[in-house]
Parts: sequence; structure tokens; C-alpha cells
Amino acid sequence: MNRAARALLERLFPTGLEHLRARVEEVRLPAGQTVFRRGDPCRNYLLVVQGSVRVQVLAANGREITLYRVRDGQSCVITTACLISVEAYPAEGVTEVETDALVVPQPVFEQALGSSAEFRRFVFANQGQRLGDLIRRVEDVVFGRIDVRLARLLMTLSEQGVRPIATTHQQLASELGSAREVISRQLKQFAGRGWVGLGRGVVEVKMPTALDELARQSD
Amino acid sequence: MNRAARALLERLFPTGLEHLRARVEEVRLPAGQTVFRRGDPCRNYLLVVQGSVRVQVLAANGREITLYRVRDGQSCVITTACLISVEAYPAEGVTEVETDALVVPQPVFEQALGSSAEFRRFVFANQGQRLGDLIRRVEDVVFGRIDVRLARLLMTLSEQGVRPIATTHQQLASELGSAREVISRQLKQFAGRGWVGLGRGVVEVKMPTALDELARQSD
DNA sequence: GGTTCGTATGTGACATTGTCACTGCGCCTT
DNA sequence: AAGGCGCAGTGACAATGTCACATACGAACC
Repeated sequence: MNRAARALLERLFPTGLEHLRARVEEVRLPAGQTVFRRGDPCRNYLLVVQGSVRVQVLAANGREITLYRVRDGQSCVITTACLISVEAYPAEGVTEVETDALVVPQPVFEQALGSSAEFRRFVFANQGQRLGDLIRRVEDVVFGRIDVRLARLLMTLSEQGVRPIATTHQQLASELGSAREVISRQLKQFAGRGWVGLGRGVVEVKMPTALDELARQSD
Repeated sequence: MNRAARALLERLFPTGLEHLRARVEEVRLPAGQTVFRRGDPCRNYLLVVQGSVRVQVLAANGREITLYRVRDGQSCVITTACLISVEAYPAEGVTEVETDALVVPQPVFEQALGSSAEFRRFVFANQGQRLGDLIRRVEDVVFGRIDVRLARLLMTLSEQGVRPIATTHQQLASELGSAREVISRQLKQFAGRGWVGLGRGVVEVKMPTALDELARQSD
């Protein structure tokens, strides 16, 4: 078990709850692995130590939308909530990169909830954040313009990752819950204004200021 | 304090936690009262004893969408989550009818969480349900056709309420996150097929079978 | 160097939904 | 009876999504 995992364990199962630590398993998941499927029942509480799980909803016709991501040190709330309310997963989770996670069995989860204030705080903090994420996502999708949303996405990607951005139009569309053709056209428009450069599987942000200005139009 | 409120209190603060009950306040809110606003910080945990709180998001241009409702015996999850993760409310809540609620101060909430398994189960069950609701709402909004969504809404309203349904086109639009004109046209189409009858502030479902068939088209 | 194949992207025509700017109607108040 | 106000109807147009293709690129393999 690596250092990050140990640190997380020690934080969530502090002195007095050491005996629970032993019942937590560590797993290493390869990239692209489905962690849970829509309709599955939940049996374990999942904690991402290091990596990223994309939580998404798929439509029958192939369209999809990313709801949020679970990253280093976060827990997958869906799991949390379903564990107790006995609902099945309403979405699916897929690892985006190789991911280390802690698997907490349901009884251990319940016990920890009852005995560790720190654990409770952690679980709830995650819940709150997700709920906020989801509500913002609804807002965005219902009221937001696609050009603004795309600009925002490009800014986020270019800030946090390698430049130029390595992504296909389809991936951008899936992220936003839109269609590839729509994204292609928007990108072409951006490119026409010199805001981005386009290549096969690549988008390069050339004028971040312009994109950012568009991205800020939230009204 | 009425019977329903007492019963709820006794369930959530069982033997051993009687002392916490005294610190829970009961309030009666008139219909149309704003319970919390977007951006407000959360200070209390809110439990609806009897009534209904609509949780919604408003857009700058006047459009709005209902996220979910908190009804008898349910708690307002947003409150829950924000209480601990210290986020502000990402949406707003408005009573739809006169509503009795229990107000649990933050410290009492935390204490109860630590000491009552029943209370935890209640809180989490609510969380899970809401999260599921929200995810389904995203799915619906992103992938669903407006005629299907409207048909579904009409069926729900006609099943649970008085017939004919007393509502304006604007209210239906707000429920679905759409625009009044769109709803008006759809309703006219439904009326043209004899599925519904229209009046000022009134929609009457005439052929539930036909509507239901449309409503079932989830793809 | 070419060929081939899978994937990514481009494009036009059309359908659906949202926006805007009005009109007209019904009901209540004065 | 005359306004006034909220509700509903409508046409033109804009934005987004859908469908059916056409093309283009790059890797792998002769």
C-alpha cells in the first residue's frame, strides 16, 4: 500500500478505529475500466487515492454527458448515497487513467460513519460538492449556450493539461452532452477567428483571452 | 407541535437523544415563501413535516427549472450537504403550499449524526434519492424530447392531483426548464389529437392512454 | 513509395427547440 | 363600460441536434 493511500486511511480511520483499516482493500484499476454500471447495486464505498473516475450518463443513441469526475482523495458519492438508500447506480463510472482506489465494504462504512466525526465530515463534504456540481451542470445544460460552454471547457483543459490539447471533437461533445457536428462547427468558427488551431485529435488554444471572455458570459 | 412532527422527531432522535429534541424548532411557512436563496450560507437542517418545497434554479432571462421537491417526511439535502461542506446554496427553495417544517440547528445536526444510526440512515437515504433525481433530471433534459417530457409531466400531475389540472403553460415550462411558447405549441398539438382539452389556466387529460404511450418513449 | 483501413472531421439539408416581438383574449377591478 | 393584467396564440428567425453522406489523415503493412 502506497503512502498516499496510507495517509488517507489514517485520516479517515483515526486512532481508535485502526481495526477497520485492515478491512479496507486497495485496488489498482487500469485506464478505461468500468468501475460501476448503471443499474448495478452498490456494495462498497469507493475512495480514489490517485487517478480519476469519470461519471457519465449514456443515451440510447450514443450521445453521452459527463456529470463530474472523482479525483485524488475524493470519494464517489453515488456509491455513498446508494449504499444506504439502496438505490441502484443511476450512472456509470469509468477510469480515465490508471487509478488507485480504496474499497471500503458496506459494514465498515457504516461503522466508520457512526464512530468517526472525521469520516462523516469527509463523506458529507464530498456529497455537498457533488450536489453542487450536479446542480451547476443542470443549469449549464439547460440555460447555457454551446459556444460559451465549449469555450469554458477549452479553457479548463488548456489550463490543467498539456498544450496543445489532445482530444477529439467527439470527446468534447461527450463532455458537454452535445453532438460532434455541433462541436466541429463551433470549433471551426473559433478557428476562423484565430482563437484556436485545429489538427486531427488536437486543439490548440491560441487566443486564451478571447476564449476566456466568451467563457465568462454566464448570463 | 402536531402529531406528525412529534412522530418524526421521535424516530430521528430516539431514546437516549431526547435532550436534542428540545433544541429542534417547528415552523409553519405560508405558501410561496422562499426558504433559502441561491448563494445563502446554510445554518440549519430543514425537515419537511408536511407540505412541499420546490427546489429550482433560475436563469437570468427568466427561464427556470425545477430540480426536485421536498415533501412530507423528507429533508432538504442541499441543506444537509452544504451544512458540512460549507458551500453556499446552489439553488433556491420555495414552499408550494403551507408547509410545516422542523429546523435543526447545525450543532444538533452534527451531534445526532454521530449518535443516531437511524438519523444517519434517514439523512443518507434522502441524499441518495436526491442524487438519483438530479441525475435523472440531467439525463432527461439533455437527451429527452420535449413532447415526451411534457406528456410524462401531464400524466404525473393528473394522477396525483385534481382533474382537470390547474396550471398555466408557464408553470409547465418552468417545471421542465423549457419556454412557454414551446409548451403552448406542444399542448396545442396534443389538443389537436384530442389527447387533452385546454382552458385558461387549465389542462384536462382526455386520453391518458395515448399520453402514457408517448411518455414511455424513453429512447 | 504506395495501398489499405479505421478513425476523425467536414458539410448540407432538415427537424426540433428556444427567442423575440407582437396580438388578442378573458377576467377582475374600478 | 373601460382599463389593466395575466394568460395564451402566432410567425419569423436563431440555435442546436440529427442524418446521411463525403473527405481527409495517419498508422500499418506490403
